[in-house]
Amino acid sequence: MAHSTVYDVAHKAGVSIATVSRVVNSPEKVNLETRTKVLQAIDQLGYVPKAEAAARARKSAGRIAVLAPFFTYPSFVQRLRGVANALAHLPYEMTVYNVDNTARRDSYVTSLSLTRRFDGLILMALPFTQVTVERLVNNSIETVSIEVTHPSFSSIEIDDHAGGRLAADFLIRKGHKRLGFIGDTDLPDLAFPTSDRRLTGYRAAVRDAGLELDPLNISLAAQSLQNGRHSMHALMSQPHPPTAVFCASDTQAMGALKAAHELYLNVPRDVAIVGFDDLDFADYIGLTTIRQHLEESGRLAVELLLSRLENRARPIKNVRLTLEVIERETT
Amino acid sequence: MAHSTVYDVAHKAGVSIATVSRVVNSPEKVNLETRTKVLQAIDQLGYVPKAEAAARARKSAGRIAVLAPFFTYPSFVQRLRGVANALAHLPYEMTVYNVDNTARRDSYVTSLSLTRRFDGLILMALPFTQVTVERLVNNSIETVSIEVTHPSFSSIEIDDHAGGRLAADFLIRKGHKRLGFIGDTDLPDLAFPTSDRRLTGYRAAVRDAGLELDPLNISLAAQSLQNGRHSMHALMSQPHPPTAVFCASDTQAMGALKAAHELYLNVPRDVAIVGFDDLDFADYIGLTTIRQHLEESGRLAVELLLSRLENRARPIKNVRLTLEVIERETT
DNA sequence: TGCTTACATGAAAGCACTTACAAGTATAAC
DNA sequence: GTTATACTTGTAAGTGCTTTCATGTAAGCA
Repeated sequence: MAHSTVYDVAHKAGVSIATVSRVVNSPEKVNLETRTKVLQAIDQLGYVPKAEAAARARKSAGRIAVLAPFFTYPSFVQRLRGVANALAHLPYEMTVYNVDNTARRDSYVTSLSLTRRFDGLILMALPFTQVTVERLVNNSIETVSIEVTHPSFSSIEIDDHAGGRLAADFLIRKGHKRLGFIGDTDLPDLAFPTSDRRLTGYRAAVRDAGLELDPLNISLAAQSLQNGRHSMHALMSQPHPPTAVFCASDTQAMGALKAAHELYLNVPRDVAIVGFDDLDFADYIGLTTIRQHLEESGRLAVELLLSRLENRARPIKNVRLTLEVIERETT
Repeated sequence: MAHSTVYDVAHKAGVSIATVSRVVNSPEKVNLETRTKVLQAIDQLGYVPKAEAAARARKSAGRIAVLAPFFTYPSFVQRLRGVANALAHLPYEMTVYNVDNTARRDSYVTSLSLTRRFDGLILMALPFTQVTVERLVNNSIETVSIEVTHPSFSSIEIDDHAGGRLAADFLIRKGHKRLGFIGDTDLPDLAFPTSDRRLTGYRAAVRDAGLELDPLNISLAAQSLQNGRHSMHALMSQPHPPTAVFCASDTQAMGALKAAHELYLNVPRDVAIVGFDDLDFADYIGLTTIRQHLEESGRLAVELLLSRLENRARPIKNVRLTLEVIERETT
C-alpha cells in the first residue's frame, strides 16, 4: 500500500506507464474501457502523482526557515518561541536549521536557499558574507536577520556594546572598583560575537570611569552552565578577585552563582553578579541582569518577514531593540 | 539568459554536472577552487535549480519531522537537542512542528503525510487516534513515538506511574506523612497526560504506605514557573500544609522553590521538594528530582528511525527508559 | 621510495514522469 | 478485397537533477 508510482498502477491495470500518464493528463485520448480499468487501479492504490502534489504546493511553500547556531541555547530557544508563537495561527510552518560548525555555516545559507523551498528566512546571530547576501537577494528570498545588520535585509539588533556599558556603569555606580567578566570564547565565524562586543563596551565604560579591567579578571569559555561555574572559580581563587562580575549570558551567570555558593561567598555582599538576557529563570533565581527582549525579537522577525512577503514594495526595516538593567538580588 | 540547467553551468565551469550538483547540495565535498569556479558560473547564468526535478531525483526528502506540543518547554527542548545532535552529521534536516491545538495536530499529520514531504516522523508526547495511525502506516511513513506507545510504531517511553511511585516512596522513606503534589492541568487530547500518570502512581504509593493524599494538597495548573509558584503558595497557606511536595516537572519545582523562599520556608527543613525531569538547571539549584533521560530519548528516537529507514525489515522496537531519584539539597 | 589512505572528480545509472513516434487494429471508402 | 483513415496503445527518448561507483591524484607514513 505504500506510495505507488505510475509503474504500480500500470502493472495493476495491465497497461503501460504511458497509458497511465495519459489517463491522468489527457483522458480523452484513451479508450473508455482502458481508462476505467486504469482509474480503478489508481483508486485502489491511492495513487497521487507526485509532480501534481508538488505543483499544488508550489503556490507558497508555507515554510519559513530559521537558521541558528546552537539552537538549544536558552536565548535562542526563547527567540524561537517568539517565532513559533507568531506563526502559530498562520499558514506557515517553521523549520529550524541548527548550524553547528563553521564548514557548514559558510555554505549553508547558499545551498539552503538554492535547494530547499521556503518563503522566508530568519537568520539568528549568523554573520554572513557579501556573496551570501547577493545570492539571497538574487533568488529573492525574503530574509530577516537578528543581531546582525545589513542594508539589504530587514534586521533586528541590540546594541551589545551599549549593553556592556550599561552593566559596567551600573556596577560602578554601586561602588565596585574591581570588575570581572565571564564571556564566550568566540567561535570565529560561526556565530556573531555578541559576547566580545559586550566585553568591549564593558571595558570602555570601565576605562571611562578611570578604572581598569584586569585581564586576570576575564575568563572566556564556551557558553554553558559548567563553564560559567569553572570561570567563576578561576576568577575568585585569585589573590585579588573581583567584587563584581558581569556575565555575557544568564546561563553563565547561573553557573557563576553556583560557584559562588560552593565557595561560601555571599552574593551580593562578597561578590555581585550581573547576567545578560533576562531569561525566564532569571527572575526565579533573583539574578540582576541586562534584559533584551528575546521572545519579542522572534515575534518581530516574523512580523517583518510576513510584511515584506505580502508586499515586497514595503520598505526594509532595521529595528533596534532597547536594553535595560533589571535589578534583583545579586547586586 | 533563459532557464539554465546543470548542464549549462557544468559546461561554462568546465566540470561535470555531478560536480555542479555537489556544489549546490554538499559544498564541503568539493574543492574550494572548483567550488568557486562553479559558483561563479552559477551566478553568471543566474542558475536556479528546479526544485521539482530535484525532488524527483532525490530518493529521500532528507527531512525528519518532529511534532511536539509546546516545543519550548525545557523538557522538549532537551529532547530536541538530542534529536538535533543525532542528526547533526547526517543528511537530514529537522523540522519542528509546534502543535498547540488539537485541530492543528490532526491536520498536520494528515496533510504532511499525504504530500510526503519528509522521511520520518518523531511524535513527542502526542496521543494519536487510530485513524492517524492508519494513515501513517498506509503511507508508510516511518514513525517513532516518544512517551506514547503503539504497536505499529517504534516508541520510547518512561513509566510515569512508576516515576510517581518512586517519588512517593522516596519521600515516605524520608519520614514524610503529609505529601503534596503540583502538576499540570491536563489539556485533553493535546498532549499525553504524563502529569496525571505521575500523580496516579504517586497516590498509589502513598496509599500503599497506609497514608492518604489530601485533595487539598494537590494543585494543578498549566506548566510554568509562575503557576508552580502560585500552586506552592496555595498549598502552603493552608491550615495543614504538606511537609513534602512532588512536582510533575522541574519547571514547576523551580517555581515552588521560589514560593518557598518567598514564604521564608526552609527547604528541606520546613518543606521538601522533588521535581521531575532532571533538567540542566536542576543540578544548579540543588533540586532533588526524578531523572528521565531526555536528551537520550531524542537521540534514541533518531536511532530507531534511521535504523528502520535503512532497512524496513528491521523490527519495531519499544524501548522503556529507566527513571531514578537524584537526591540533592531540596529533600 | 614504495605502499596505503584520503580526497576530488566524472561517467553513468537512476528517479517518476511526459511525450514524440511508430506500430497495430478496427473501421470506412473505393 | 484493397487501401486510406482514425483510434489506441506501447516503446523509448527525453526531463533536470542526485548519487553511486570507480578512477586518478595528492598526501601520509614507515
